[in-house]
Amino acid sequence: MMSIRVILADDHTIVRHGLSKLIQQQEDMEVIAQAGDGHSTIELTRELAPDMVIMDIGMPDLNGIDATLQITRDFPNVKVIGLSMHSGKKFVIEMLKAGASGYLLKDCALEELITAIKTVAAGKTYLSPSITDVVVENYVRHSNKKDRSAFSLLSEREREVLQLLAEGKTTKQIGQHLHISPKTVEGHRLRIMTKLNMDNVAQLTKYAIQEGLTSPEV
Amino acid sequence: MMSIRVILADDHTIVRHGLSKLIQQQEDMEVIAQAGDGHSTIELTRELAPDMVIMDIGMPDLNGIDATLQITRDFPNVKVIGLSMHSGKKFVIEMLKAGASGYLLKDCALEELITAIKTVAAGKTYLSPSITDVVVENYVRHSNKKDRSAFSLLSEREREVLQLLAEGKTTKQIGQHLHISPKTVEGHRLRIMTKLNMDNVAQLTKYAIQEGLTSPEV
DNA sequence: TGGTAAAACAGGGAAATTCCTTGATTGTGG
DNA sequence: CCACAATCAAGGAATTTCCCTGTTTTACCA
Repeated sequence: MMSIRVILADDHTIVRHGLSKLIQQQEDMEVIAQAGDGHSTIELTRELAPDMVIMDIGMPDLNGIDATLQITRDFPNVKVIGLSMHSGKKFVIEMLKAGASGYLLKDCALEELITAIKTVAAGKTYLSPSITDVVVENYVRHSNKKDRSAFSLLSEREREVLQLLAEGKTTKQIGQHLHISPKTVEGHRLRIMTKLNMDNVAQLTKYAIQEGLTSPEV
Repeated sequence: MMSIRVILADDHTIVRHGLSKLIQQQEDMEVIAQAGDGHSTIELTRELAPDMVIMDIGMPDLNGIDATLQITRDFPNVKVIGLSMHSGKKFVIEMLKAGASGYLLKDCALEELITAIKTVAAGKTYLSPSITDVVVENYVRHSNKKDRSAFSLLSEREREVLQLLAEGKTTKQIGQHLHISPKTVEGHRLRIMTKLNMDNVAQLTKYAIQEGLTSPEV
């Protein structure tokens, strides 16, 4: 039997190493690469065509949800399992909407990770038991309220710009980073502020923290 | 040679399992227990008298800093290594003040953890290279008195201005609010940024959140 | 399938803000 | 008494924001 080829994405090196060791122990699984941010995860996925990506949500540069969005769109054969310390409904829902086939909390047991990988590899969906009810609840009252979440209100590019802004980058730096004109970045920022009804970076930063696009650590 | 007996404390089960596997692989180290919060870490330490505790900072119930404080006070023979995703100076300093013999970032390499354990077991102190400079800098400026917290680094007025900035107010609004010239507010902001070695509002906002001067709620 | 909307891109130019320097005043500690 | 930090503030250069306009592409839908 072919072993399941996995890419690990988490911004904490030692967490990656630990998970890698756990997975490597299974004889039918194999960690073929590790990444510490969203963009390199996508790059590695393109190069290596893994069977699965284990994706942390909180990552610098490009968050796990948008990275998942791109991967599931560009490489439909690659499965993604979300791994996060947040049990927040928002993150679960958005991760699944982005195309993830599973969602685990970091405080789950070891066996759960293995089960999740096997389940997802078999083409099914795996959710941590502790969050299943959240998803069900959400399904029941299917988005009838107006959604203030960044993932319904903002476009992918806008979220990317917002995240970089909240990481303390200037308009110019963001432009260089994304290979677009600073003027375009300005346009994005303006649009973001209009949509969110905010008018300064402090508010945007707090919003980005609330939405999990960045962390309060400087 | 006796193997080093270690207790692992981290609120994420799967992270603990991973670290455990990594450490277990060393023939001269042994994970004798794991804990998911501060109180049980202390309890286990009392019962098992380990050589060392690897302590996460962010834990429910009782945080890693206060747990370290109690352990190093009640069991002076037990060494503690702080393990955190925060590179925030505040946490490093507080952890060391609490009596920790080492501090690692979660995004460090695997070898670093092993090196740290060996170093600390040998009675020395280990710090992640990436945070050493922070500590040194802190040491230079009166190590056992002053820290990098907003309450020792900034003046009262500066904290006031910082808070208002982080609440999304403009320089002009702050001036009106405090009955001083906007130019003076500018001066304060500049001074704050210099002191904190930051150069944009996003960073300031995050810092203010960390210091409890404002909350992430917009 | 043509029409509308949204997203992404980017330039021009006036207005506003930031950055830096300088300096007065006051209180505090060695 | 002197040095130093804190608070206040202005001038002017440099930079950024804000608003408007416009092109291109994609997406949707009637």
